[in-house]
Amino acid sequence: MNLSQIELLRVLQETNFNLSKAAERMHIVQSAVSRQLQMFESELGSPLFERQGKKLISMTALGTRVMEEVDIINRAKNNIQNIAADFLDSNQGILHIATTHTQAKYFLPLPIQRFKEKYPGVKIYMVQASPDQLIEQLHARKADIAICTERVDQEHDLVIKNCYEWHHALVVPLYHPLSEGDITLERLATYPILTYSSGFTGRSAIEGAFKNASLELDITLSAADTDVIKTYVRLGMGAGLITAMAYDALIDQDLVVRDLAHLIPSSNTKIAYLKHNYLPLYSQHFIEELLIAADEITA
Amino acid sequence: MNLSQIELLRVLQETNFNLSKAAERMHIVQSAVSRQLQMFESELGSPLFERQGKKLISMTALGTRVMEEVDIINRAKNNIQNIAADFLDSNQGILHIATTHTQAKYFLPLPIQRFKEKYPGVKIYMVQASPDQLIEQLHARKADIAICTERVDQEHDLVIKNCYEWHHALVVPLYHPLSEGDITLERLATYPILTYSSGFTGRSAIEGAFKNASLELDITLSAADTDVIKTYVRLGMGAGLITAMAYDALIDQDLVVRDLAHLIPSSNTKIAYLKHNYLPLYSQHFIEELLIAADEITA
DNA sequence: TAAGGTTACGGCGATCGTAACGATC
DNA sequence: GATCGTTACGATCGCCGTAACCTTA
Repeated sequence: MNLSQIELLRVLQETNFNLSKAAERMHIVQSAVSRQLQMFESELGSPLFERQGKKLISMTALGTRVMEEVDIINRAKNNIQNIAADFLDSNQGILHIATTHTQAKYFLPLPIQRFKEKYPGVKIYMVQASPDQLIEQLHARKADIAICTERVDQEHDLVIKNCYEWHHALVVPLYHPLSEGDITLERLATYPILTYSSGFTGRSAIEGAFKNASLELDITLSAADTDVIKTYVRLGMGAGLITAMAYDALIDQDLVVRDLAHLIPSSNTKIAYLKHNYLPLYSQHFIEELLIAADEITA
Repeated sequence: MNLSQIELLRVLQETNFNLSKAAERMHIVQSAVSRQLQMFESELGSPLFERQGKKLISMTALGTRVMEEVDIINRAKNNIQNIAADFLDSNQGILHIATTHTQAKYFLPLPIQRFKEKYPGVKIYMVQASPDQLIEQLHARKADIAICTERVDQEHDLVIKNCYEWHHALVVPLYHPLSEGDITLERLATYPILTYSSGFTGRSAIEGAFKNASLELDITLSAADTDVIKTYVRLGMGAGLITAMAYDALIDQDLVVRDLAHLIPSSNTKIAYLKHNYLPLYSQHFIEELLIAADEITA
């Protein structure tokens, strides 16, 4: 048994048990991969994969059990490398952040700017994805840290930290009927609504509020992106429900913002990362930076 | 990085960072080991060991952190091998049991006999040790399962199962004054006592009982071994305090046994084994066998 | 016939062993 | 001088790549 065989199993898992593709990813020829797998299986004494003819179809019971340990080994191997690199120079490295558009545009700029000042040598890659993809990004090791609002509870092998609590706001053009008078759910329900796509940025809280009041929610447009929503609100397509912090007093002077904290339950934005996975010092500091910025928002 | 380097680090830990001894254990020459360590350190970019001249003295901060991951890898590697071997033939293998004399002689015979009938192909090695060594045996991987009474709480990375509860008994020769009348701690305290060595088989329960009653405990002889105690009791050296189950109605006809359940708090014998460590099926069944035998005792 | 996998064989490089040397107690 | 570690060098064995072959959609 050796580490490249362990690595091979990991890659095979990612390539649907395709030896040729695995070989390609590992930058060696296919025959080498084939042999390594044979040797490993014969060392263990039983096959790890079910075969149809020569083709690998799925994993055997042994294979799936072994794969659990393989994952542990690969994780530890990566950790060793990261720990050493960190020890060598904790101001050098790459930070992959997976998040949604709203966070990237309205929450992250400040903490990222501060972080960059402290760690100029660290490159930041921002991976934008939908909330349910964020977690996948972590598991696929394409992201180190995910910042997201929906769907991030109860995942084992994830560390989840509460970041900040926020609520929705209504935005309408100047002189829109909703720019004056008390706002109630009943009143809102009489207008076409523009808000986030299903699964995005607290959309579930909106749906929940209307459902609780037995009101029909007429969503005329939904987008992943606050700016898109604002654009169509400006065109008079309806009332926009967005994150309060996405309203910019300067840029959005042509829009009226109205608080909805009393109507729609607040949402929590969280920070998530993998358990058992070594985070470089700079990543740990980045998380601290996020929490500081979050405190400032809520204060 | 490769697995033999990982293995090397493990061995180095066990040999007080002695390269020569490590080489010996790994069945390769010392120069090879020296080189492997150099290569690994240069791959990581920083030394893992503090050196005094050329000699390895201790681990660096990096080294200790890396070693945590090394242990994880080694554990997972062993697990893979064990899982595969188990899959191949779960009736073949070695079961290392670490326990004390008392358990080995008075509790284990029945469950081991039954186990052997189901798994004739499994070899059983019994490692006798003092209670505080038992846990070490597990960590040193010289034992798979430990059965012990004292000192086995609160160890993280151990799985601990309650096995059975038992209490002490008094044994004295026929016609000894204590063979008649009510037994109290006060009465016991007026006789020289023979019992288990410190740290063994419920000795702490005895000490606790006397201390609670503010009585002096006059231990004239202590041994790790019930049979030794009985031998000296027969010689009239005093009153023996032993596990109730160590009294054999047939063999010990020349001794009088008297229950002490009302005087000395009961003790719990436990089964312990390492977390994150794959136990072959037969080991799992052995544990079941132990629990069954334990139930029969208490019933 | 293209795609996926196996087998045979030659060559190269990693790693081992031998051996000589350096340091430290 | 005994113990411990490093360095140099030749030998070997493992592993890769090339290439021919097999099997199935």
